[in-house]
Amino acid sequence: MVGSHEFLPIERGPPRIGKSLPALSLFVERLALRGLLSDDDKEAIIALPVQEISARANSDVIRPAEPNTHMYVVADGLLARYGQMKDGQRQIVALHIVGDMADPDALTARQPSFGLQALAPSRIIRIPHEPLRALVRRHPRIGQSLWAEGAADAAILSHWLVSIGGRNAKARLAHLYCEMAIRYRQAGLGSSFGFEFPITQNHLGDALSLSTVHVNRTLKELRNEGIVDVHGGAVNVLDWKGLCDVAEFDSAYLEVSPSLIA
Amino acid sequence: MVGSHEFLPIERGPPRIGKSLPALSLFVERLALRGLLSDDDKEAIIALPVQEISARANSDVIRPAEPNTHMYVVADGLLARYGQMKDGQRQIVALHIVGDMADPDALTARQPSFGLQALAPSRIIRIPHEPLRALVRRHPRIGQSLWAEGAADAAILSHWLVSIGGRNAKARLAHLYCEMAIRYRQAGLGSSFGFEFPITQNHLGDALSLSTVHVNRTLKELRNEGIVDVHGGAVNVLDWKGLCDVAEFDSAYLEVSPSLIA
DNA sequence: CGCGACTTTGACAGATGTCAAGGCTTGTGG
DNA sequence: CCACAAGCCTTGACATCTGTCAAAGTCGCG
Repeated sequence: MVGSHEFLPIERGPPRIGKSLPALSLFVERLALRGLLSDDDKEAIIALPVQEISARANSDVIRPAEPNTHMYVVADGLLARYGQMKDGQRQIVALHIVGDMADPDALTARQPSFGLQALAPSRIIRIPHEPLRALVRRHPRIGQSLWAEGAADAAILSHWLVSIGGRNAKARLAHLYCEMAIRYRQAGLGSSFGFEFPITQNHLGDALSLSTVHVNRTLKELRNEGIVDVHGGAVNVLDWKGLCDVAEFDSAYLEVSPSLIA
Repeated sequence: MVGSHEFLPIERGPPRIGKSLPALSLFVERLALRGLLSDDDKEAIIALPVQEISARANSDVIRPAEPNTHMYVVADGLLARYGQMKDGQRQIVALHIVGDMADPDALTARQPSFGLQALAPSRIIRIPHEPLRALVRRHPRIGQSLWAEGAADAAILSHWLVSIGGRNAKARLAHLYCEMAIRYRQAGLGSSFGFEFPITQNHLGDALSLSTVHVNRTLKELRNEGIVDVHGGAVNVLDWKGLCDVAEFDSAYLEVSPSLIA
């Protein structure tokens, strides 16, 4: 399925230093979840040069195959990392919500990463790779937190692969809803009863490897069975256990483990 | 598709110290590829307590959902990391060849990882997590190498997701052959003309999310078109460019980048 | 109030799965 | 060295899930 797609200029605010950006504290909080950070570590992060940008729905923050020089942290909205075939077919490989780092692995790779697109109006902070790498050199614990963040991202990726490879349309959709419910809850937004999830059926198809039409049919099934009810960018979970059963969902892979290394 | 599956006891050699194991040098070499390691770093790795084990074809080294306490490095053979549904359907999420670390992310996660199965007779070295974590604490550069290794693994994972999500059977199979050709070449085994790849059509199906029958049909197509010729666990690439075209293959994601951090 | 984007539905098509059977290879034991 | 067994490969017929196409309905925003 070919998603609609624009290359919009990104609206960039003026560069600002870290202290002025409450959004940067999101980054600190996230890293602190993944490993022990000293006050010194945290201050060093806050001192990073960052920029906040806004992206409209359906605009690309990083185009596919474009070399990428920044790390992105979602301050608000919903972003997708995706690959694309020549015929325009896309596959979303990750969804990033508030607090997530988009493509944490990019720091260690020289190769262009995947495209990064805003699926809903979003605000993103942007940190150049170089100062971040320098920071890691001086503060190994920050590196370990970034490593753990990358590993958590990879765990989700593995489960997407299992889902797309092994589940039918209904179970796949259910599994994604289960995962996002937990992740939104962890981000302090929503619960197992419901959450805001501003994604179109078209983009859901790109994530689940289903056509838009089939997403719609499958959604209808889940609705008719009284399991979930979706409208206006919000997911209402009517039967959490039923949803988990359909999905064969086990949330263990999403649990944030306290640091094992530092 | 449900693969045949056994839970065989693993044949374990007596514990031996690092120095006696040439296989451990594989681990050092791999990490040195990913980041700068000092002699001191390298000696510390060599001093790790390790064990070498053998696994028969179709035997599990780690069972799915079993907590895992060791890191594995493939010394010889072919291993698969996989997830499994209740109905027995499995999805291989990674193939590991000589020199690969199976599940580099396990170090930072407390959750049980995926199952790990030998697809062909294999030898594997086994390093307990705890001493490895302690090593990382004292040698941050080793941690950075492990991080980079995990990121490389995740890059492959992302491309598998794109492949399974976005390509048809023929392109999927071709893409896997392209990837494995490069990876075997990097490991010093084989080339774009051919390589040993001891995997059954059944397991290929588990990796590509195709039925065994369809793998067979698709293989026949590639053979009839004079692109590849597979028998006896060896892949002969007759038309590398043709193979890459069918797969829309771009090897960039497999390139080993010299350390960006240290 | 009208346009564009998104959702919903039906009819039909195509890729891939399932089932079943037979042939081939390889390793092992007599 | 032969014969058997087990696993693996190959093929055909048929079933099913999901995709494609086309059109109408709905919603939100300028």
